[in-house]
Amino acid sequence: MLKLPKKVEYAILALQYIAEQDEFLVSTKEISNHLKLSFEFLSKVMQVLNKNGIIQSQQGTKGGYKLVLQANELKLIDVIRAFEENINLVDCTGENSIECIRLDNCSLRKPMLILQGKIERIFYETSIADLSDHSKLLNIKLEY
Amino acid sequence: MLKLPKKVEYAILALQYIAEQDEFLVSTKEISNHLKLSFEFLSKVMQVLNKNGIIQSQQGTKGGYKLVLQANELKLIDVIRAFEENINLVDCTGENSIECIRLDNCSLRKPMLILQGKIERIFYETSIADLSDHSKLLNIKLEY
DNA sequence: ATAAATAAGATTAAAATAGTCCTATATAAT
DNA sequence: ATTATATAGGACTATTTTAATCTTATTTAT
Repeated sequence: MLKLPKKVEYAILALQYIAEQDEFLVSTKEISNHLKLSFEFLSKVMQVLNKNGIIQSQQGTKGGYKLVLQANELKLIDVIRAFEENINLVDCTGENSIECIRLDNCSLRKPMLILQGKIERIFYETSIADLSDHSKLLNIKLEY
Repeated sequence: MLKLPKKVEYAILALQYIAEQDEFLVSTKEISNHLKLSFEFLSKVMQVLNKNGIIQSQQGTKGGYKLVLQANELKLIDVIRAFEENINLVDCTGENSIECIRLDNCSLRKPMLILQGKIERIFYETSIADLSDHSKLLNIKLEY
């Protein structure tokens, strides 16, 4: 429940890895070898990240990926949004809300929008670099 | 992604409904009729809530369920925990973490534990009653 | 007894997630 | 030019989770 999909987990791990390297470009093969992730699956993940401006690709021999933003500017919410427009705790906050029978006098829609806004904020406040800095992570102040 | 399962959605709706009624006991049939939820599925949900001390059941004719705590004391985290021990953003924060290859030098485990703690806190700060009180919902201060 | 309610096990259906396979395209090095 | 190595992307399959249903048993007020 409320689990991040593997594709997001792989994305975060890969972005962390790229950030740690000195190389100009890091290949999918290198990442999958080091982190023991399926090359095929990770390839798909990298393509999504590339299409959504999180990383930039260079094709061909000696090709690979590099970060577009620095690790401390790259927020988890950006990574999540590369795969899905918004976090939707319940269906009636998303696009298929037309199907919701309760819509209009739905007692869930508004409060869930507020709660998911708070969750999104947590991911907005956290950068890829922060993940390696636990003290910083714990000190972030969230005020609503 | 990060969607609450339907069983939790049904649970919240049902608990809200029970809280609104004057009756001593509210039956699954009444709830499913009013909220247009599958009777069978909702029955299962009610059984889980009963087993986990969120509601109390009375069997037989005129039977039904009542809240154990008042709506303003019943927190969303309790409802979620009735269905699953903890929120686990990634596998390596849960019980099946033994399977995780990266464990021990996992760059995800600790930060994800912190993040899911923050998410749990949001659900801890929110009661069933709060869901109907948007101004209150928005004013909750979360400090870390 | 009967009717109306919860309890619970077993099964099935549907949807989302995860993973693979295959082919095309780009590019640096030889 | 050719080759080796990389990304790009479509199609497909497998697995897991979620959702729903079916059936039978038990409880209890009338």
